[in-house]
This record gives sequence, structure tokens and C-alpha cells, in this order.
Amino acid sequence: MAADNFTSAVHALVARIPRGQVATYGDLAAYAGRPRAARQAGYAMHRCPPALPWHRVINARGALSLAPGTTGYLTQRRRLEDEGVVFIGGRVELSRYRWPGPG
DNA sequence: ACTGTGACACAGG
DNA sequence: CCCTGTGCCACAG
Repeated sequence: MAADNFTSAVHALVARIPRGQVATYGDLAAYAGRPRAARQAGYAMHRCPPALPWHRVINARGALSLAPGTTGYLTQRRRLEDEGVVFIGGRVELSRYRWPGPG
């Protein structure tokens, strides 16, 4: 069952994102030690344990990468809004909510 | 081994 | 702002 290092690193990072803040796939990949593996971070999120705050992970444009209208999209958006994240035109202001990183 | 695909990102136009 | 092409990395068939 053990996930590979990159995947577990991404999951560990997701667990560290503070409430009300967000991180991009590219950010997570970089913090995990692979600056060019944003897509793989996305795959890691697809395999993300439901207990983690997966909704705090969005794309570099400040939008949700799940298909609009789907249950996943609505869940993610509602959770973020519950944490105080404001959506404008389907996007959030990254300069305002972006997590600086683990260290 | 090769091709297609994706919860991505960035440079151009 | 939009849309498009290209680069990227790993997985599935």
C-alpha cells in the first residue's frame, strides 16, 4: 500500500496547509523537491486520502481544477468559502491566499 | 517499448 | 482577458 516518496511528500504538505490558505499543484511539487512535476502533484491529489484538506489545492490560475458543476467542484468551493476564501469570477486571488510553504 | 491521457504550468499571440 | 502550443512527469493499455 505504501505510496512512493513523492506522493507521500505531497500528501504530507497538503496536511500542513493552514486553514483559509491555498497551494498550487506546482507549489506542492516544488516543495516536494520536483519543481517540474506539477502534473504528478495533480495525480497525487487524485490519490489523496479524504482526511486531508485536499480542497486547499488549486491551480496556478487561482481556479479549481475539478470540472465545474460536479460534486467535487462544489464541495471544494464550499469548503474554501467556509474558510473565508473569496471567489471572484470563479477564481481566487492567489497573492492573498497562497500558502508560503513549509519553511 | 510506444502511445494516449491528465485534479499542471508557462510563453505567445 | 481569452485561447493555443509546448514542456513536463508518471501511469494505463
